[in-house]
Amino acid sequence: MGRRSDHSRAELERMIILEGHRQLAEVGFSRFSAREVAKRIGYSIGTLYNVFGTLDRLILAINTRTFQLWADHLRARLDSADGDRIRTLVEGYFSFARENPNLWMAIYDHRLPPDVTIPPEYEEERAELTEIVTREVAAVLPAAARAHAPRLARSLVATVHGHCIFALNGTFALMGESNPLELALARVRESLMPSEPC
Amino acid sequence: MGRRSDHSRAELERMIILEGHRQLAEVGFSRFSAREVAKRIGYSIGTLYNVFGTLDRLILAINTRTFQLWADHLRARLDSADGDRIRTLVEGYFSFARENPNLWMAIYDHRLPPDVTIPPEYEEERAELTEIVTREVAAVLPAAARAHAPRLARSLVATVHGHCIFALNGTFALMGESNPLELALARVRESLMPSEPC
DNA sequence: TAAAATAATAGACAGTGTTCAATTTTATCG
DNA sequence: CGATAAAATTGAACACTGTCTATTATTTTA
Repeated sequence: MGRRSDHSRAELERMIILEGHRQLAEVGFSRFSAREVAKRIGYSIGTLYNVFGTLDRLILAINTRTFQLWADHLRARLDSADGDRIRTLVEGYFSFARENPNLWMAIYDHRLPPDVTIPPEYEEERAELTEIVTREVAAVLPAAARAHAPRLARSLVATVHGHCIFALNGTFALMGESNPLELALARVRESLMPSEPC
Repeated sequence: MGRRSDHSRAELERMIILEGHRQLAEVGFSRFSAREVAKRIGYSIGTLYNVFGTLDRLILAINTRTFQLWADHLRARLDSADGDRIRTLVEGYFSFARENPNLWMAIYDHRLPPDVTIPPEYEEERAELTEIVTREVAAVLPAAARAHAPRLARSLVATVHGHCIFALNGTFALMGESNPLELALARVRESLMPSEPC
């Protein structure tokens, strides 16, 4: 068979990513099946492999879309934020993860083999998220410390991430912790104003 | 066939866990195979399922062993520590993960289905790690704040964990961060002495 | 219209976790 | 010792998975 009259190649790629995204959100990373995705969009498994070459590259594409939605989520919340933009950021990190647990965890579940490299355009999409945080961190830092904003931002993302993971995977529940978000926010606040004025 | 003369049931269970641990360390979570474990110890796949019932419970047992080794790792380092026990703790967290990346990541790769519950004796083993941290945090905290040690310890574990994950999964490398350990330690220090004396 | 390029298929292969009836070994007891 | 009950072990069968590839169908181009 050849090209179907009603789908260009780019449209097909987009269909696969969207359906894959839907699947991943529904069943989670460990139960994700490329065959099932193919079936649901009415194509055969072979076509899927013709388009993406390998499962890793398909998941890479799907996860990059999750990053985009995540960045959108943060931007939307910042746009309608009251004064406390740092809290908004931390809450946005948590709420996206909580509202899309399977998609969010899949980002970190997917460990790609050493021979597979992530396409540069994907890397840029993913970097957006850190840049959003860096901007807000820089804005809240005293002018003298502003040069350290990028490094501090990276560290704060890691800090919030650690709290968010423990919240979602049950570690905090096991430890008896009931409010991971406030815990994360407290750590971020400490780092953003290291010495209280006396 | 019946009981083999040279292995009691408990010994067999231990054999499976040890060989599974070896396998997991070698090939990582995603390529782990119960069949391969059975083959390597000279038993059939059926026996493995008779002993552990399900793959989830086998991995639970293997990962619990990793927790034990991790706690041992931390205790050994603390026993031969110079004055800076907090640094020792953070370095111990990182070094275990770096020396056993597959085993360490498998702990967090394994998301058990909601119908499977973790055996209480496993939970206790895993709690050891947090208790070690809590003790050290309490020791370094001013007496007035000592009551908050457990909660702060949970939070600091999450903080270090976030940095450690980003170090191992390549996120920090992508961000251009070359020294995740010092970054984590800086965050921990800030939280342990929130207001510098003026 | 003929030839070349592209798109799509589905069967084959080697794996996986899981189940379970059949079989073999061990333990027990008269 | 020998028969029987209990326990342990097996491996084939099942329904999946990702991946590859020869074949077929459709479009595009010459």
